[in-house]
Amino acid sequence: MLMVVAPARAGESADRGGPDRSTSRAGAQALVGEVPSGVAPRGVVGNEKAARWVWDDTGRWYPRLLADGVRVERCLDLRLAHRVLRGAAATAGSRLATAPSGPFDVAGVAEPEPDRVESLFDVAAPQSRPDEDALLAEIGAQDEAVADHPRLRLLLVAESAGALAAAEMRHTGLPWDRRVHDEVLAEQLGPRPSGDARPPRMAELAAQIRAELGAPRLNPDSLPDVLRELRRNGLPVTSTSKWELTGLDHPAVAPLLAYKKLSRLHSANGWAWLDRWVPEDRFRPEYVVGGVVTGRWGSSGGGALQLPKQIRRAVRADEGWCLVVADAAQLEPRVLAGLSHDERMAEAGRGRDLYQGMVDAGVVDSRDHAKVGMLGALYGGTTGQSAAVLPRINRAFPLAMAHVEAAARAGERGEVVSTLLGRSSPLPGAQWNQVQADALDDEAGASAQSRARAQTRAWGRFTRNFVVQGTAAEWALCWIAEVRRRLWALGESTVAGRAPEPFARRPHLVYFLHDELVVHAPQELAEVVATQVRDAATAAGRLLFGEFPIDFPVSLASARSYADAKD
DNA sequence: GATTATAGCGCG
DNA sequence: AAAGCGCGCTATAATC
Repeated sequence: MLMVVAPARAGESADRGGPDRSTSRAGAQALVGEVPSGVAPRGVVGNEKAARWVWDDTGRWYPRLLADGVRVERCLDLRLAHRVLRGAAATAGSRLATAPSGPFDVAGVAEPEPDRVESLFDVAAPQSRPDEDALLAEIGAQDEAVADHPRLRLLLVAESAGALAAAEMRHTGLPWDRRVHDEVLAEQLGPRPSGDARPPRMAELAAQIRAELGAPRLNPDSLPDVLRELRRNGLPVTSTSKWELTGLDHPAVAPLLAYKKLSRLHSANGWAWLDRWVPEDRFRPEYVVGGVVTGRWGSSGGGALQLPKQIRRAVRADEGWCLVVADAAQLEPRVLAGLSHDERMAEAGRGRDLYQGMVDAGVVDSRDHAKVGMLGALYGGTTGQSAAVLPRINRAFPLAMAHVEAAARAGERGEVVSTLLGRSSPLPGAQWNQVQADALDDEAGASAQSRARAQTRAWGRFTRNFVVQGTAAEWALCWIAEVRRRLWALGESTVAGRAPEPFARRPHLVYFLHDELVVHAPQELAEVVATQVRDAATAAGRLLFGEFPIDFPVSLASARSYADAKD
């Protein structure tokens, strides 16, 4: 059964109590109810197991339900689904994809606005808030579009499940110990300075840099000035980047590198960050589901997907609880093996580290070579060590290599490529076509032609990686959906943590990073949670690759702090 | 003075 | 040896 959640019709009272109507348009039995101020429609809560909630935007509705302690088991996020279907090659001819842009094509992320403002907002932007009829029409159009595409249907459901998980993670927040974070900062930077003064350790390094470069007034934060002074001191650098500086023989180099490291910590995750993003020992970033072209999640606010290892000590479970940290090992190569049905590659990863398996099979002579070579294959590397190893990988895993090569060539031709479940790559932009056209002109010089060639290859590297990264993102969506479902099924513990309802006594997801996830769980449940997370990975592999024998092993550890579980 | 662009570095 | 994919964020430079 579908529960369609729509705003009230004009003139209808918000507190009438729904659901009040059932309809059978769109081939589905649908109940249409209003969700006033976070209260679930009457009748829905008791029936939540069977229902799939359908709404325009999970981020719009679900936070209010969670605030009332209501968890939704399944949903369909029409806005996310719409975006996938509008871009998918498989549905390009559908009514949905060929229609002019409508209320589901809203760019950007809808703000979860306070209830009181909603009517004002609707007046200001009626287009961006589909009404009940628009919702039902959209359901019909989507149903029609995916009628012959079961894998796309799976993608829509997985994406929607991801949206639920994302909202729940924001609701509970990542447990964070401000005191530990401050300790880390003080260890590295010295005590917190007042105002916007440089922290003590950075100030010392700045003085050292100035002395070694003979530049008493140099601001080490100014890249052009630093570059100029380095060159004045005879160093053959063209930038101030870390890799160019590393290894240079000059007494200013070490303090400069140390300064840059500390400066990064201070500006990106220092005290200002802590005060802004971690009030009351919980970090609540916004996860942007499908925010990356490939289907990976993005994030907004606080740099949630770039938490430096330095500060992960501050991620700490509540008293009596632990963090179960899971990492999918060599996810992208395994996904490629599955995509291309390369059994030899799958065999290399069976029951062991895939890179080690390549060494064991005599493909390469060290794990490091295996890794750098495989990354070169996935990203389109053409130089250095990875290029040197590529021929061996090509010989060992011809099906896998042919798969990414085909994706690269399609991109070079300006064509669209698609993931396993059917998410398609964007077409290159107008500027790309312009550069290509310029190169074909009779008057075109060598530089225009080489520019076009470089651009062609760059797009090929993008599409090459798209199919693998995008399918890996689909695996990860299935994994997180499966974990979420299994965790809830474990039921309540006797040990309450500080997470808000409905998760106070239940293990719950708190962090997700492409191929890694973190569960906050009562200590007593650590083992059973780990088992569920591992089994969920296997289930995700089955869902995507059926009986093809590719493993998805997960490294698992539990500890009080994220850092301890990672190392 | 307010904006947009760039370099650099963090993560996978 | 650090280059091949995808991001977000910050401080500074460049531009209006």
